[in-house]
Amino acid sequence: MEREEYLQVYRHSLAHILAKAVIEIFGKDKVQYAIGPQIENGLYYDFVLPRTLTTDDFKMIEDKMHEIIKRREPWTRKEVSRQEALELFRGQKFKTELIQDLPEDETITIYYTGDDYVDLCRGPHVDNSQELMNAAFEIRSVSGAYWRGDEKRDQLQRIYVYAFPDKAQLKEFKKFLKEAAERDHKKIGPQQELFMFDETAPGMPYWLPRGWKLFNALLDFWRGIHEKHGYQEISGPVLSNSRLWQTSGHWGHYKQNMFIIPGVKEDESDYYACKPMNCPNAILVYQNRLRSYRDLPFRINQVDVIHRKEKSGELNGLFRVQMFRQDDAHILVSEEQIADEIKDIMDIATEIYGTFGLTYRAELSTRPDDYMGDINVWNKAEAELKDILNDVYGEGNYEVNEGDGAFYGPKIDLKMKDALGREWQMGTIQLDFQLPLNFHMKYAAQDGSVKQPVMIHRAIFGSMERFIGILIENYKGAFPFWLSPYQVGVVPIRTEHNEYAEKVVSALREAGVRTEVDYEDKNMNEKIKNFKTFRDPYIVVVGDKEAAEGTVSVTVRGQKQQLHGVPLEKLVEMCRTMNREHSKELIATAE
RNA sequence: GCCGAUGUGGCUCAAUUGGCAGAGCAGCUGAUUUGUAAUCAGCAGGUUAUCGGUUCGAGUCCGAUCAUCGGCUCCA
Repeated sequence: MEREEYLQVYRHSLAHILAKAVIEIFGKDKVQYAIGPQIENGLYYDFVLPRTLTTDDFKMIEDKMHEIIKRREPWTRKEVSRQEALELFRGQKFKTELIQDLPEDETITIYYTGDDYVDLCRGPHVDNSQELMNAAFEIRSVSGAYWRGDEKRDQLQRIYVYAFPDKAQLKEFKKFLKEAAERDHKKIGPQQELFMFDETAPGMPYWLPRGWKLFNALLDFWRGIHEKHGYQEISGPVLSNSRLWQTSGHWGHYKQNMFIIPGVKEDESDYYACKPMNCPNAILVYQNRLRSYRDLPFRINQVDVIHRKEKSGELNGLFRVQMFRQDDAHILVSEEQIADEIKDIMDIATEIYGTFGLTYRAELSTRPDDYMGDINVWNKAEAELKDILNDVYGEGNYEVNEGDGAFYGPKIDLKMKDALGREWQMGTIQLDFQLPLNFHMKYAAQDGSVKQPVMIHRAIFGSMERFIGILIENYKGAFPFWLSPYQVGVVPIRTEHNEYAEKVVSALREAGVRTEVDYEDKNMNEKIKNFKTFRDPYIVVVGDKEAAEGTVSVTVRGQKQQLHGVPLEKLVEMCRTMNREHSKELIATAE
């Protein structure tokens, strides 16, 4: 914690140095400076400048910052009245706005760095610039940002700076960045022929043969678990008439994110739209016949393609696409069943995330001001969600975002950490009191009355596409055996060994092992090289010796020493075991 | 949508101040018959993202469009 505080103080102090440097470079009356907080790995400061900064300016700004630090100027804190503050920052529109927005009784503090630079700030800061002498920093980038995050207000230039207490830590961090760049799924994906994009369908991935194998392996695993938990899978239309979206409320609230297809008639009643969500499908299936309390919980899962139109500039590889598949499920329950059902979903999440060795944590978002429905139902639901989270994680071990829930119900978000410690929003579990109302959903209760079910929306992966993107980066393209596009690559040394290789291939394929083989008349090294670039977990070499003995030689990915003389049946068994157990590690010995 | 950057064979990259678009890998053909990450030789592959402009001449300069990347906003 001490280190954290230290980081904050000097990063924040460096933000002042950055602003001072920029002002000295461009001139005091030419610069409007806004805010400069410390962030993870460094800091940023927002400005309006007389011209656009380029990467060529970075060095100059960095040099100026070093120069300012070397002046060893004292920092002085001062309390001022609102009037004094407004006077001091006259002409600075953003600072003026900040001051005006401060509560009446708030003590306004300012910090001087030297006697020519002053910033509105709560502090704390270093006492003298010389404390920053050892700080290692580097301008990372400059980008556009909106004043107060509002796209309707001024666009500012934001200067991002990486900053660490010393050179060693900055170096360490840059190593991390390099490592992350090497794992970039946008690079590895096309390299390993998993997916591609074409300009004619921005943000809509093409799954290539190898990628589709991985995709289906992941889906099979997911299906198996849901089958066990009593889910029934469906598939519904991608296109539906606007009437459906009117009822669901999407036409009113989500239209700008939907791909819409005009009908023959000009009239909107003849318009069709690609579904951005699956919920209405599940609802219509529920309503296909009369339901009773005996049908609940009614669990429907589906992985249909959905489309969401995004503003240009928001797309990002598989992480943010316009066409994707959620590992979606909708569950209709009675109010009494909510708790047990959520608990069951958490069990599914634990099982699934655990298989990948990924840790995750949960966040609860509670009732917003503009909630709909009965406050008692909300209170009960939130209390139950908290009980479950307390039970699973222990009290205080999950975050609560008060008022951050959807207007139709509270939600639990599941966030996951990858191999590099980066966190991703993955699964979500949302209670929904609204859609059942809109669609007039009902069930016959035990006492003969007609009641309205509660709907639970949930996804564990979030989206298949994004999740696979994360997996690629997490594993750096070297997937666990059960997920690998091809699990075994077979290399006959010469064409005369093709016959025996065929036997090996069919034995593996019969056991459900995804196997590829290179029968070409070429150098065996070349065949091995190909399979290695695709990161096949096992490369199996067969020649005279193996054919005579009925064995194989196995090269295990990531291991120098080969396994020689492995009986074919043994290889098949090893593969079967890893597939059955969804093993995290490769079996690296034939013992 | 906004700010900024980028776009040259399938991939990775070259191409002085505007002056004949080039290489390695991959591909194809032939030779080699190989025991664990690159055998040798030859051939083919381009309207330099698209459209327009300036110029005797544009990959290079200017404009527009599209796509991608880093951010902002939004989000699974």
